[in-house]
Amino acid sequence: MSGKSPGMDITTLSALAEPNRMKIVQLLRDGPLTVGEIAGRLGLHQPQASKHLKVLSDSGVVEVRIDANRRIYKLRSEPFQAMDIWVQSFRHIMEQRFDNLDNYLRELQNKEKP
Amino acid sequence: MSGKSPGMDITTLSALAEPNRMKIVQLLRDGPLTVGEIAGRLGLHQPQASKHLKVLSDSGVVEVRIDANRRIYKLRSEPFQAMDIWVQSFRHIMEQRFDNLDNYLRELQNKEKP
DNA sequence: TTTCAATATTCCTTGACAGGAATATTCGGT
DNA sequence: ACCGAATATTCCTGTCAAGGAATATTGAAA
Repeated sequence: MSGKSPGMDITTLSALAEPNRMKIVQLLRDGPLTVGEIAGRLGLHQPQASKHLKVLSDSGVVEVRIDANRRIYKLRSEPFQAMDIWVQSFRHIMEQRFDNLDNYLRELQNKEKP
Repeated sequence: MSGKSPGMDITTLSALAEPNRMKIVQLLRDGPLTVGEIAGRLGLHQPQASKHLKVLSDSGVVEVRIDANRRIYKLRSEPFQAMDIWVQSFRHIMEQRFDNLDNYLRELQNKEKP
């Protein structure tokens, strides 16, 4: 077969589907940060920050660069590219107008039972 | 304040971060379906299908149209639009080239300690 | 080599959630 | 009014993940 319909990786989503990890990712959007910075800005205890970063790291959302004592975490591009592609496979869904008249007409269309 | 940096809704993501629900959503990408059809195509027992659809419905990923005995489920556009906007806020991350030479040069850049 | 700073890891407890099985609901047809 | 098809709901159970607290690791500097 040739045309694959994009299948989104579950682990990426579940990594993101947790409030603190989501916040971490949003923080890292503005650039790499150390564990301490992340914990500080989010009001997390350091161990929890490390644990969340491990989850993000294992799922490939984030990568780490070791600088002596510090670990500098930054976002990886692949998961976001993958999400982008996946979401784009729902173009036709997103393009739906929410103009009320349009919607009303569409409703009438659907009333005909095939 | 005026410019909000897109904050993705966690419930949407956790609804999607489950294998069977992800499969359901991929099915619905090709059009609305009844509970029975979904359960059938995915090899799920009907109650589990209903439960997953409830989660998807509560999170706003899906909406239902009642037709006598049947419930016809279809994707809603909003969550995907939201995801699209959110992912787009990571443009600069996604634009990273994975061309090796490029990457090598970028590495050298990063070696300078500010 | 002792000490301090930054980070990771372990253990424990608790709550959420998915699947299985059984049952309830709701509608159309007869 | 009853029956059967389609779907939802409830109860139960096991698993897994998150937070707290304590501890282990690593590296740099004195």
